[in-house]
Amino acid sequence: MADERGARARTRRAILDAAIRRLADTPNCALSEIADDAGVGRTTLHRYFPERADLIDAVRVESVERMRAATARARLGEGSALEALERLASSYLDEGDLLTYLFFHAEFADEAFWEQLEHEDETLITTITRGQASGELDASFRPDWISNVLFSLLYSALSSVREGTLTRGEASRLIGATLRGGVAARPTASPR
Amino acid sequence: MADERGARARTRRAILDAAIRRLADTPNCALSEIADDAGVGRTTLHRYFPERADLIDAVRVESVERMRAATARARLGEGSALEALERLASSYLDEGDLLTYLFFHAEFADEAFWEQLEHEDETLITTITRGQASGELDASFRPDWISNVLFSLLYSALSSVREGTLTRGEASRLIGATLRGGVAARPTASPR
DNA sequence: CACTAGTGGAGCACGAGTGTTCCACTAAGG
DNA sequence: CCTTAGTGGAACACTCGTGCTCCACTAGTG
Repeated sequence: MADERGARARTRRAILDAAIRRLADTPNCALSEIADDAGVGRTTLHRYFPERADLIDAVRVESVERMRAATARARLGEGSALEALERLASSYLDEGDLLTYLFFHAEFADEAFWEQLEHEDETLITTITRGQASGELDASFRPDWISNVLFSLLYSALSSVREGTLTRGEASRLIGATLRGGVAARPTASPR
Repeated sequence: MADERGARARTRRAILDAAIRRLADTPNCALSEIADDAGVGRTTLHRYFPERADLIDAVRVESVERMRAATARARLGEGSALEALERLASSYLDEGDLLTYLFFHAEFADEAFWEQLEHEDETLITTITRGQASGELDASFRPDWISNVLFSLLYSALSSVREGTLTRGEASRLIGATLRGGVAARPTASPR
């Protein structure tokens, strides 16, 4: 959306936001539910997104953009690899409902979807291999496993934040600590 | 199912297995798809499970039983806590499609579902706290975070196994290694 | 052969959700 | 005031999946 001002822009925004929220919980919810959540009539929703697929596509486009922006915010090329991974996790956690939708619903975030984030994925893998080359990260793991661990910790943290058993800040710290040392006791002083 | 013999038992089994497989991929698939997969007519499916809810309930009952059995197989009380966690991960990975369904579809594995596995959950938490008390596991983490990490690594490994990028054995080893040391490089020799 | 058990397919009614059309309403601007 | 922009609700047709009924078929047994 080049120009975000005006009634139409606000309405479209409201629909998209409501869609992400509702779809994160209930991927096959009715369009009327999304319309209700957005505070618009179903007719209006259809005016902006004539078919369900149009709405889903728009959510996809927005998802790609937001994930790209979140990755950029993490500045993976700066500082140590572990720090970069932590910044990335923190950046992604900020995406909240959107990330929930991506993680919890493989039908939406299918292969074609993740292919659009190939550049971001490569940047992450580059960061990981940089960390392995520098001796910071365990070189016996394939980079994609490390990437998967990061995402799985994000998944875990996100679930707990959604349940209210972790705060956003705790989640961030726990991911970092777990990346650094797994769950085994440290040979040295506690990191927390 | 007290008696697993006979045509009816085999048909019921076929339907349940097909349901788990298909539902893992497509939780809102049509009953006719499950019937096709099972190699039975839809009428037959309805004879065994008159309504969709009946089939879902049966899958739930089976899930609980299988998760209980898998937990029991892991013998969490034996050996070191880390070894116990690894055995549990391995045991759960053996459940394949069922575990996929549980992890990927929160609508099915809801709170009520997990409550039925409360005893198993407690056993796991007991094992974790045992490991923390003995100095094996990091005592600065809450036990439920450690439990969540285990499940999220399982989730990640399961995805990779399903995609064919990891073998079942590799998945098991990677989970173990990651639990022990996260993704940071070891101060000592590589564990692999 | 007749009977029983188990099954499959066809067809129907129903409900929920989707896409579409139409009309009425409100607010803002000239 | 009139016009335009934006919107909501009602109603309808359609599709898909579900639950249900009925009938026919096959296989096995006595």
